[in-house]
Amino acid sequence: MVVELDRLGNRLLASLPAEVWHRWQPHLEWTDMPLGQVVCESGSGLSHAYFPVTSIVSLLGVTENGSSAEIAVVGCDGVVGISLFMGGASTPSRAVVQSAGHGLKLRSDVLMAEFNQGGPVMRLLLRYTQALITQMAQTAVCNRHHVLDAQLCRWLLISLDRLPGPELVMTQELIANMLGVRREGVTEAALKLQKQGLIRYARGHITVLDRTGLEERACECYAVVKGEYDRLLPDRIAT
Amino acid sequence: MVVELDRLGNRLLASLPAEVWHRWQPHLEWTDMPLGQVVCESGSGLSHAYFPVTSIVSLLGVTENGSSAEIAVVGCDGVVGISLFMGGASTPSRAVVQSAGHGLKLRSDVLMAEFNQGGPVMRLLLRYTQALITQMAQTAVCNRHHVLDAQLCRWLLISLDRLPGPELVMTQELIANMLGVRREGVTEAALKLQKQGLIRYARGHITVLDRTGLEERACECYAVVKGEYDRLLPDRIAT
DNA sequence: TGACGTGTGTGCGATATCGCACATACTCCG
DNA sequence: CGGAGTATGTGCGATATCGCACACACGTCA
Repeated sequence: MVVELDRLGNRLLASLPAEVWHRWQPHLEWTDMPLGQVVCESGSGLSHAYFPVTSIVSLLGVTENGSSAEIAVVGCDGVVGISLFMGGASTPSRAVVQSAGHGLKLRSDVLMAEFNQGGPVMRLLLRYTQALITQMAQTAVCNRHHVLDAQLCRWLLISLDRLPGPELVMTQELIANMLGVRREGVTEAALKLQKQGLIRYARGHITVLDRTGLEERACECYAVVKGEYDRLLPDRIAT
Repeated sequence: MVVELDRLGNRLLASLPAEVWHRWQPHLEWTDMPLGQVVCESGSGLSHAYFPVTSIVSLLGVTENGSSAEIAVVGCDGVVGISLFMGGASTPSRAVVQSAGHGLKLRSDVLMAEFNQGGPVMRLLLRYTQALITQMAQTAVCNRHHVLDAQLCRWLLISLDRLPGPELVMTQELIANMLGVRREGVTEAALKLQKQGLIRYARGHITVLDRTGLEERACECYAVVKGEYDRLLPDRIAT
């Protein structure tokens, strides 16, 4: 028996023409994505593309001395593995599951066959890639100019947009790794937000209480990136 | 009389199949690119793609309060205007001529017609785009983790690779804008390099005296990005 | 020659973040 | 209940960069 997968869990899959969806469905595999899983190691090739549904994947840049920094985030609005169709086969960044959940994976040859036909799927994937580029560019600017407090708000909002509810399962240590800062710095910034009643957290569980408040304190980068995603991938559910 | 343009001045053009080059040549226009020219404003569309030959263009992210930071650099190894074929038509970053010179511009419809055929030109442009993505990602990491001294060395090397000789026409003020730091910070870092005999400079003219020394002091980001460019665009002249 | 504009050098207090050490607090599990 | 492991809070000196003010130095042009 063939299970009927729900493609609405991922924005890109939801945007596929119906006949493409039917072609892909037998090849899509529902897959568990546990916290910390390395979906793709720096410099390695990929056998599958991953379409997160309930999980969130961070693309991390890693330095020689072991420190890291988030380059971009991929959730239910995107796909991990753009290097497959961009032609490079690998990238120097690492893809790590930042929030546990599930996703759909698709064999690279199936993806490539569709992409190479040059139709709407190619255009969709390229528009998505441009949105991802915007995210990376804005991250570079943000890392240069914005203070940790504002960056934390941005980061919480980005994660929130890709989760069903207001709760993030996420230690401050993990957040620090994503932002590329000290854990203590995240503690201080999170304390401020908690004292202002914007979030509540305890041992790895963060609940957002006041989304609007976070938006006010986040740097402009959040809105810039969100605007580009909405512009380039208009089918996206409003968040 | 039709002028025979030299396509070897730009790595991407040099990599084109001969018949494509013949199709494009009547549409390519030799164009002056003076210092400070805004090739493409943030959020605006493009009528042409620009292939720098002797000029260097910086892609800058700009913040609400007017400060800026370089996202990536495009020289004779690339093209300005990837948003044309990525499908977004515009990007939130600004393209500014960082080093005066010349380039070739191509009407967007000519570029698009070729890209949409899905052949080697499309693959070439997508590989180039992936190299550009690597540059952006590494910039984000670099802005987070590396000190100004190392970043300045990286920046000088990147510029040097895209110029014919060892001299950059470039004030410290300009470099500061690119790196997104204070001018005084660049002065201090440059002084150190001059005292070590690696560079010599005076009123907007910087001469690199010891390239190897710069490479030793540059952060890893330079080598990572250069490695990816060489991997993805193998026709590139060794620099 | 002299004045002006531009590019560079320097000093100083302020600030954000770091690196480290350690205290506390919660949770799981035997 | 008690201990181990993990998550968070706090303090403190070090460092990199900032923001500002101003001095100086060079080149151009009247």
